[in-house]
Amino acid sequence: MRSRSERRLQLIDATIRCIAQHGLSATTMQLVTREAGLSLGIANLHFQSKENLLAETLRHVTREYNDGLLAILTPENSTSDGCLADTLERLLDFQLSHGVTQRQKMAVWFAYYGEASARPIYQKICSSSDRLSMQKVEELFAAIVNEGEYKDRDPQQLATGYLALIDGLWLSLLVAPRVLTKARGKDVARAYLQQAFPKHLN
Amino acid sequence: MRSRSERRLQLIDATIRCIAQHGLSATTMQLVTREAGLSLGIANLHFQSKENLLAETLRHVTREYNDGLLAILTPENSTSDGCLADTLERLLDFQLSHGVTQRQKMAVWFAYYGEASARPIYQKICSSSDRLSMQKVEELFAAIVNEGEYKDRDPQQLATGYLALIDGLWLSLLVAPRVLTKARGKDVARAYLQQAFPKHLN
DNA sequence: CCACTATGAATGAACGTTCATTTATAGATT
DNA sequence: AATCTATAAATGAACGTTCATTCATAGTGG
Repeated sequence: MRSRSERRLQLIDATIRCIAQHGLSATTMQLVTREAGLSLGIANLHFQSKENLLAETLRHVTREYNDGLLAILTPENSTSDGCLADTLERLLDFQLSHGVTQRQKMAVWFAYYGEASARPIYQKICSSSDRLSMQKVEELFAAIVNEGEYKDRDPQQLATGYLALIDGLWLSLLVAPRVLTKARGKDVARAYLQQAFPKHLN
Repeated sequence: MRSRSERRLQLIDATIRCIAQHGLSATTMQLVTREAGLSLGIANLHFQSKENLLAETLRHVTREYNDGLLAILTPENSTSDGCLADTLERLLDFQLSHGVTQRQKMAVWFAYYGEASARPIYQKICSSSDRLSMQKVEELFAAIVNEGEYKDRDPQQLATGYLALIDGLWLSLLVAPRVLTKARGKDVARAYLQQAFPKHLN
């Protein structure tokens, strides 16, 4: 017998693997609990319902990504041990890192996005995560525009474009991994940032 | 009594509305046939199975988009009645036009993308559509790079970035329409093209 | 001994599919 | 023109399956 939080994490991990392998619509309680090596009823004991398990799984993936992003983009970190150019570089590295761009995570991410327009609970989790990314990246870009004295550049517009570009690259990596490699995706994103902030990226 | 092709289109349209409103996983044969104002058994009569109906619906949406894209990007059109700059402008207008960016269409698009990594048939349809877009946009960009004598610009990389940006903007328009408007999305995409081809966009 | 965790057979609702039946259309026959 | 016949389209009740959820029972730690 394990603690409550251990079992919850075990089930969420199993749910992620199931969604990545079988898709959201084919993910059943049987599949998840078997993947976790547990009995059928256990998921309802810890999560009350399937709907709640799926929502908690989305929250888990979202939180994991946001934590990584905040570790880079919170002011105390980005101003203390490095210049803005370094922060930009670390942001790029993170968003196209192995941990973030592994098939399993991206498949889960887009599976929920696909259902988000019909399910308010998913919509809420996804959009609030997006809002946080947008806010933080916009702050960074504003600081860079200020520091580099870039004329006629709108930080908000650049941030919107950059985040959309990253989302689009993730989608390409997921759907057509043979056409677009991670390294090439990173080159594309880097080129965008170089055009925007030529003084801050070599 | 209607002809076979009329009924098929009627059912596909109903399927699109159901997916947009209820999501792919909650789209049942009951829902689709009721939405179409027909009886339950009719969908199996015309499409054999639900799986086939869903695949045909994806093909229909994909074909519609590709037709619009090809009308702009086939050589005979783009070279006869306009310069490359006009073609670029028309491409931008099309990809962020009302017809393409309406919620209904985008919701369907991303619903299938979300399941694509688990369903080979969706994967195939999506990726072959993506490949076509990529090829055509790359051809256009290569011609523009050549005409404008842009140095150190890789048409393939620019096309990858541009299409990823468009995908990302669509996703933002779908999930957070209040944060990003269509007009602003167009501005962002235009800014990308202006940076890439300053001589071809005012 | 009590409270908590875990099991998996049982349950009922919902689903895709089938098919006997009905309805509509077009061509042939009188 | 009117009637009959053949073919296809359309219906929806019924069927078998699958699913999430429940719960009686068993196991475990304090």
